[in-house]
Amino acid sequence: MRGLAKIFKVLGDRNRLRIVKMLEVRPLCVCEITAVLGLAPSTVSNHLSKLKDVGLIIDEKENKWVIHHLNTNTNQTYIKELLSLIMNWISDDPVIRTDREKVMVVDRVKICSTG
Amino acid sequence: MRGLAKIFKVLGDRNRLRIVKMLEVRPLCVCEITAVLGLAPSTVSNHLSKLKDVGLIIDEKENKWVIHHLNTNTNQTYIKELLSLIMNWISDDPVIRTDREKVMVVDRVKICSTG
DNA sequence: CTTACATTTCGATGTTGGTCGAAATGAATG
DNA sequence: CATTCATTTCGACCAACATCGAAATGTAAG
Repeated sequence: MRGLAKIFKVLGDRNRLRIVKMLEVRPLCVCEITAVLGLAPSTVSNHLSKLKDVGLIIDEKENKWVIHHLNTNTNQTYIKELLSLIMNWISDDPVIRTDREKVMVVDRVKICSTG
Repeated sequence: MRGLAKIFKVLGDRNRLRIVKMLEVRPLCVCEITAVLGLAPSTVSNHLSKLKDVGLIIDEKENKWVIHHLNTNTNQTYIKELLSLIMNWISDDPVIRTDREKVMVVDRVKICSTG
């Protein structure tokens, strides 16, 4: 599939939207996202690759971890607009809220290494 | 599913996006959409019910037909923003373009009855 | 009323997609 | 170099989905 439909399909998954809303708080590594969502690492990796594939997020290596950012500085018009639409979405969803609260206290040094 | 994810999922289907882009040209009945897309009437009806379910389109009875409109005058914030995002999407997709050209010449009186 | 017909519902089918666990990868560290 | 560990890939499984044809619905017109 091409274009907008593909981007919408990627955004049409609840857990991927949770990831996007978490990345609004700050950049995160895979194991931090895994800890908050309570999914298998391979599942999270799969979601992240789809978000990356359509240009919604970017990643960079930092020490042992792959850090994932929202791709807010892209020049892809629709990515930019969709990210800001999602960002302006003040969710009344309690799951999204608690995700974001967890992101604020989660620490990759403690979570990833020591399990 | 609730909220944005559900709306995105509905928009994450190529044929439903084609329908939305066709409805930008003018309101259409089911059989007109069926003729342009080349899908079964039941399939088109299914797509339309999903678009209607999330508030992207509305319909009204007119003579023998059910006419479907884009729900551009809604007060649902995200529907409005998404519809205008899609509307500003000048597609380089040849399928979308030819769909819209067909919409301009299709006539429900000729297509539906004698089809 | 009865017929015609646009639309919807239903049941079935094949495909896609999310998820997991295990194995593979690859880079940082000792 | 060998080891550790975060991440990715792979194979399998179940659920969700797009699609169709047939049957049901409901409404407009004869």
